[in-house]
Amino acid sequence: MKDIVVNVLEKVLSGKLKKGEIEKFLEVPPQQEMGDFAFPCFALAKIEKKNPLAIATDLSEKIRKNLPKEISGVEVKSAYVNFFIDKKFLAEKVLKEATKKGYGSSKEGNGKKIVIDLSSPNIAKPFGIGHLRSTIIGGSISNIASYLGYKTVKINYLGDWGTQFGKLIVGYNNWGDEKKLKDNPIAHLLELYVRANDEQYEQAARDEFRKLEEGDKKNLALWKKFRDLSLKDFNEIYEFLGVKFDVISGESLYNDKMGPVVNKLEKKGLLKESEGAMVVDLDKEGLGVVLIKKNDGTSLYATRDLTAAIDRFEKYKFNRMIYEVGQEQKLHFKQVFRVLKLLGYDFSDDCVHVAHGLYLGEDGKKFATRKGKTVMMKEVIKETYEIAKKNLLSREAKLSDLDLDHRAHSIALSAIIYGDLKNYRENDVVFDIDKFLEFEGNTGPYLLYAYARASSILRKVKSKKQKVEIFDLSPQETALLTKLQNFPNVVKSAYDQLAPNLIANYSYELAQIFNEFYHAHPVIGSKEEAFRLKLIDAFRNVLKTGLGLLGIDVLEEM
RNA sequence: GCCCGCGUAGCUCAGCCUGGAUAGAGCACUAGCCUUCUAAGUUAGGGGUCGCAGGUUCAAAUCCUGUCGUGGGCGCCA
Repeated sequence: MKDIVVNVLEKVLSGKLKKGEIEKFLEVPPQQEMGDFAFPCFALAKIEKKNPLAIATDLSEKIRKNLPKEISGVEVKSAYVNFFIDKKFLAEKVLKEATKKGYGSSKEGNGKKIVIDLSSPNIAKPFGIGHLRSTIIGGSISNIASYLGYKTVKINYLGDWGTQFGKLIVGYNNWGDEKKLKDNPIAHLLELYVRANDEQYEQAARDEFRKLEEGDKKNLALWKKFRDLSLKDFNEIYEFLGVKFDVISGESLYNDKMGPVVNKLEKKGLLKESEGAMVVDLDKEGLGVVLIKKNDGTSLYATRDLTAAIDRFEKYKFNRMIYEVGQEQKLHFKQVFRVLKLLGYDFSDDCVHVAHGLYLGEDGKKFATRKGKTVMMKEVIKETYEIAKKNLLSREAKLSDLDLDHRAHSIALSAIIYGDLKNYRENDVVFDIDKFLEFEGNTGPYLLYAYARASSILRKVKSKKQKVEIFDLSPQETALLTKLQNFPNVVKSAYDQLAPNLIANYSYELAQIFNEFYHAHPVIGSKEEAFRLKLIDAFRNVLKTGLGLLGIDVLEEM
């Protein structure tokens, strides 16, 4: 579509601008009345030292003489040449392409592998809102990459090692309660952690962690117990979200594999002693100091991440590795990537930290688990599900329990996933539970509803085989076609920018346009029935695909 | 103190990468639309000096500099 316009312009400009430049300048006008494409003449005016309006007028006249059949007209408006694509041509093209399965997919990633580190909650702590973001965003990025042909490996890298386990063990040894642990493991573990997270237990905690790292049987058994209980709890959330991982790993995996890495750092002369600890000094590069070993010899976060990165590269030979982790860890990843590079691992150039912003409390500040201040994701999910169920029942639908559960689940899921993904991932968001419970307006359920209504029309059609005839298009029909046409570009941008919100925003706009169409035109029984049915079919296909890339399942009825 | 974000309508956010035509949504508020394909919908309306000040440009919410406000990070947490 765009190339038709570019070609005409290239011909008419006779070498004044290169093809790539023309393509770069060409834009989509803000209003439908301004056509489908617009070429601004300011840049050309500068080169030619002429009045831009005169250039636009001159250009448009030349174009009219060379008008291809796919373009129905050109107009000049304030130094822009506006192109109008022939509506019939547009309709035929879009209906043909957008109804296909796999519309917008590509082969650009064929033969390439991407490792994605996502979710990665900490054991013995509640699954927080931050991990939810990582799970949702990482999952969506993985979907998008797969759609473009990349092979993806999703790794859930659990925070299952570190000094916090020393604290937990101290807490358990002092105040552990088996009954509480059985009834509500996460809550009790959190309680123990918060209680032991006090200066007076600092040394005891570090001792217990050192024992754990040295392989103390009793501590190891406790650690395993905490890990199993937590994982069981997390799995309920993953099941609800419909997220599956290719690998469930964790920092503990590298407990006995860090030696070689530390040795290599030493051999390269990167390691130095500082205040009793071993560090890599990146201060000169403005990246501060990376702690490799504490003064008691135990490992740290960075040590384990370095080891894990090397291990993953050897195992997967990835073309790219994405860490979907909160933005507060920006410095940490910069440090890790830099140290890898210094060690001679060039794959560090293919590692990227896809940061997400923080969810802030009502006070505008970060939630801190350390102070026991957190949002329990499980509760939020549960509540959203219950509200969805209540709403369904109030609409006097006679549903079987199975159907009710299925619909409530999809609706709640869409509210939660879309509620997160509609925001640009790197910006902070104020957490408000009501946002997830809101089903009207710019929300997931709005999208599902538009889809369900479209499906409903198709379901009610009796005779389906009519020849598609295209009459004059209404503004709503044109808008829908134009929007559908743009889907492949959106998918591509979403991947290039690793920004699923582009697909979320697009889906919302698409649903809005559909709703306008729905209200403006009767479908069944109209003389345009065949065309409109096909248009609805295309809409359903695109919306379903887009939502699928976000991780949302559609409902045929709701 | 140093480093990195953010500041757009009463509230919550898009738009900024890649500068262009009257700055968009949702919520809330006001007034309409269900004897026709699902009203979780739709139509219309009020509401903005895009934090502030400079700069670059034919053109700045968008790029650059400064400044104020705010959040995050900065050696023995992850």
